[in-house]
Amino acid sequence: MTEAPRCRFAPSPTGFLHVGGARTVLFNWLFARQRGGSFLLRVEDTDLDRNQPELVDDILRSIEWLGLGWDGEPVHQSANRDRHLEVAEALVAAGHAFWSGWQPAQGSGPPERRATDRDAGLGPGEGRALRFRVPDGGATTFTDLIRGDVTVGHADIEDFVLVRANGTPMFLLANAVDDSDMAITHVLRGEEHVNGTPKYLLIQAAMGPTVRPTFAHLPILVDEQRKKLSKRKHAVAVSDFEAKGILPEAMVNYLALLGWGPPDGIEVRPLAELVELFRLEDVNSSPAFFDVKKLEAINGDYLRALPVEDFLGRVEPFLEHGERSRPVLRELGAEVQTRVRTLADAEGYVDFLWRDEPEIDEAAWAKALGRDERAAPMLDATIAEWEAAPLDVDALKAAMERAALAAGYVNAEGGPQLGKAQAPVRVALTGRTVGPPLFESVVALGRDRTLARLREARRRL
RNA sequence: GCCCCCAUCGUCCAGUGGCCCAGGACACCGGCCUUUCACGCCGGCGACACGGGUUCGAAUCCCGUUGGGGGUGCCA
Repeated sequence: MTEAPRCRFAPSPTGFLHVGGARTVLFNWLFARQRGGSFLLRVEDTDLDRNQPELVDDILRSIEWLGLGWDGEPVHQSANRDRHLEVAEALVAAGHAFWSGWQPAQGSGPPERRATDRDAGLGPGEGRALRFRVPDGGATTFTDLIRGDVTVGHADIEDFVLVRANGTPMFLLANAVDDSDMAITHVLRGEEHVNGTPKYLLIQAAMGPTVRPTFAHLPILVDEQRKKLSKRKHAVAVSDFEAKGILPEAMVNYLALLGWGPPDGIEVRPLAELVELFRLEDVNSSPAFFDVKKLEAINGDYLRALPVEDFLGRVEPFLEHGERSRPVLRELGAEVQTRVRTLADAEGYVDFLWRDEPEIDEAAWAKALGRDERAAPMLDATIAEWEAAPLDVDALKAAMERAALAAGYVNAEGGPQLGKAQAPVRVALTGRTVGPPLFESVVALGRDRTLARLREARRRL
């Protein structure tokens, strides 16, 4: 009896695709794919004044970037206007809707629900909107796959607007009509739509026999203040994460973990497995915090799982100085790969190799060179040793061990404290306290530049 | 105000009456490995909001309280 479901994502082109929307896309996509159904796109552009058509491209692009393809061509809701208005007229004819100049009173006190002119028999006209005649008694109940039964009393629903005074259909009308016409079987959308669902259902009921979809309202995504994520207040556009160097597969993987979790607890896994394991019924009903730290941790896992060549290929578009970073990255690629959390981080680990001067981090300088009286002798000894040492990792290391002993970096057993001794040299060469392994870096830097930087640091002391 | 929804570690998720004095992941803190950092490994900290029921037995069921969120637009 399980027919192939028909799902849809219905973005409105009033902003970029943000992570909340992306999560909604993902869950629709997972659900449709796993049951062999279809996933459709419908651009909800009923409000001409607010539309920004160019945003449609951004939204579609972001969905493609995530790798979540849709079926068929995206539908533009504005193209169905005549159909929406035709239904509206039928609703009037059947007594389910009426033209009205009424506007609910503002301010305190119990809100007005019923239009005072609902029985006035008005026709369309200046300042008149078409409103739905909400039944006085009774209630509408629907079953939400995630939340169970939700009931709203008709007395709590106002005579809501179907068609604006300017003649354009409202979202609720268009939504109910299009879903019906597109034979949508499952509406998976954000929790903010729960309250609108009874109205949607009231419209469909008044339309006569229609395909009544099953609903599932996904928990919203919130910020650290537990407020709904908004494009206004937060940098949460999917394209921002793309620009930061988050891999789409990591993004999708992380998104799947908000409101749901695989039964075996293995969180990082390929999309194909998520399709397999995903169960809409197991989706949580409480809001989820979008944790960038965890996203980046997962991104790091994906980055490290890549063959080095692939990793370098992915880093490529993020290089600001490709000409110079590229050869160096080719040499130190694997070292950089284990350290990086986003693709945009990569270049920062190697830029000291091609800059004329390392960019000295003052805090690092103070810590490794400023406060350590052994720093000066260490630099001197290192310069002396490295002037003569062969330029290979083992020889450089042995040479530095001798320098460390000479400079007083001696451990309890009388051996060299290589870790400690390395700090001033590292900062002198790279400007930082962290980075790829030192001797490998020296090989890449070359003898002349290495010595020059050590001497320069020594001068500064 | 009114309506709706929600409530397990700081965060995300597991747990659907006994396997739970609650498990995993991120974060954090230690340790190991080690040429720094990172990776990896080991360990630690850390939660069933509260109060009543139901039951031999409740994180799990019911009621209430409190707290949070969403909606309440001629936006979507």
